[in-house]
Amino acid sequence: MKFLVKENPDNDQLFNFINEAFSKRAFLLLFACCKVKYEGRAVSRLGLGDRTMIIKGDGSFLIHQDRNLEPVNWQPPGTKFTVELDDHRLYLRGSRRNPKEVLEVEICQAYLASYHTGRDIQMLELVGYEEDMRDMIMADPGIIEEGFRPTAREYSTNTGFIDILGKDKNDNLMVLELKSRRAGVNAVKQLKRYLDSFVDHKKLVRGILVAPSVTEDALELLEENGMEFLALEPPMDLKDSGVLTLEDF
Amino acid sequence: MKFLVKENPDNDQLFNFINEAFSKRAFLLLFACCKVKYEGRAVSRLGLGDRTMIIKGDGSFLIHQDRNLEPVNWQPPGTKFTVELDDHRLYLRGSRRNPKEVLEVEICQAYLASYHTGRDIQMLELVGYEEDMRDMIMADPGIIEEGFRPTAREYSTNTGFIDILGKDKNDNLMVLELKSRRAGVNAVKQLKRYLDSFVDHKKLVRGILVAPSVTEDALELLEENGMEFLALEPPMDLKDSGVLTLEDF
DNA sequence: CATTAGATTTCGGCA
DNA sequence: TGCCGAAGTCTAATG
Repeated sequence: MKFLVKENPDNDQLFNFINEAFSKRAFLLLFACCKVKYEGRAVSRLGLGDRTMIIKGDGSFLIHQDRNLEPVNWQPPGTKFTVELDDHRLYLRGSRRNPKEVLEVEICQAYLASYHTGRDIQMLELVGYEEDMRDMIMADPGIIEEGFRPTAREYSTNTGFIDILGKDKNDNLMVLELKSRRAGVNAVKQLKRYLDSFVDHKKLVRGILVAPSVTEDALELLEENGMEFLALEPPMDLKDSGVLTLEDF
Repeated sequence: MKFLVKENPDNDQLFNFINEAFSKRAFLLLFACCKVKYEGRAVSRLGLGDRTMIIKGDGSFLIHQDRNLEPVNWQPPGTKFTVELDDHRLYLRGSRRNPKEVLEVEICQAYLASYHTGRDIQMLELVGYEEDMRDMIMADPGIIEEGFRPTAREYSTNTGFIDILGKDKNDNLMVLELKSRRAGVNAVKQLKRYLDSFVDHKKLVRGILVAPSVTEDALELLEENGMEFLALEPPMDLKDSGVLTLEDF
């Protein structure tokens, strides 16, 4: 891995440094006083100030101010870059088509520039989604209730896909709406719409919202519509991938 | 603004450097070989690799790999940090309550550490949102059609808020659903649900989707339900804030 | 390439 | 503080 750092480069030096980084498809880090302009899906302007910028080898472009998790301006992967030196003013532009958008940074003074060419092949292992809940329920339907039998996963209706469709021990149809986080009224409305698509069904159709918790409003709406809530946490156990050992942490 | 850079610090030096940055609530930048562990809303593990980390003065914590716009791990503003040196292994932890979650980085070797204490007071000016469209329509209802009179903004129904409610020149109720970008079938379904809440209304109720463009599916669904589409671009003119001058760009 | 649904969504606004 | 809705959402999966 090549790794270079330059402190307080003038714009001529920075121009060369950035071009060097681009030619190597490196991970570029900049800290500089700059102005920012964006035009594309919206239009934005940001006046002069000190920002930290990241340009990744895949064309991701992030500009961070000193607060908030989210970048103040950005460009997704696939962005093409140009850098232009115009009478000691340095313009860094990232452009994309589809949608057509341009992010332009005018750098007045850079404090830090650095790039590195290493690749990071490690993949994040992550659990705790709705999908993990589905897997868990399909593998062990009894956690919903005794006698529950799933009949379909991702069952298609005219208003969308039902997470899990099944029957209870009395052969009543059960529509399960899963949420991996605290569920709100929208989840209940969604469940209601699924039930509506079974309106001409002969037997009872039960609607069950499955989530770790539910808002008070949502619970009221559930009860008003004769639907049920079942508290269930998404599974948080990482599958053994062989990459990590007990010693890792 | 204080600004410090340290290249290839050993973990003892890094420990002091990070503590210094924390005591100043500085913007901290790290590039290091590390392992990452997250437990909270979900659970994740990331094996050894080179990552760029940002810790902001407001408690935002970002860990970036060499690809993708989004950080591979993160913690929102308000995170509290601790740094621990244990037999030359350095642990950087960010903790939050509500929800309870911890992000831990084990740093093996740091390549770059830097912090700065400047504040960036510039605010982003952004236009092109739904809200700007609402403002534009409320200020000049004629752009919808001749004789249109808005009667309510954010009118509440049992399925949500109607963007703009009004009447046409023949006193028919008009329900406007605004989208600042290309509208899809979901926007049409939403509009349909709003219209359904006026089902027992005596006179004609018109449903109008207002957006710069619409998907073909959505247009079909609109026509099937006797609703209308109106092409309207969100305003892209920056409001005069006094912060920027003509010379800015 | 477009569409869709989920996200450790984040963020702002309002009660 | 909690909830709801929008976002230049992003991202992976799917047709």
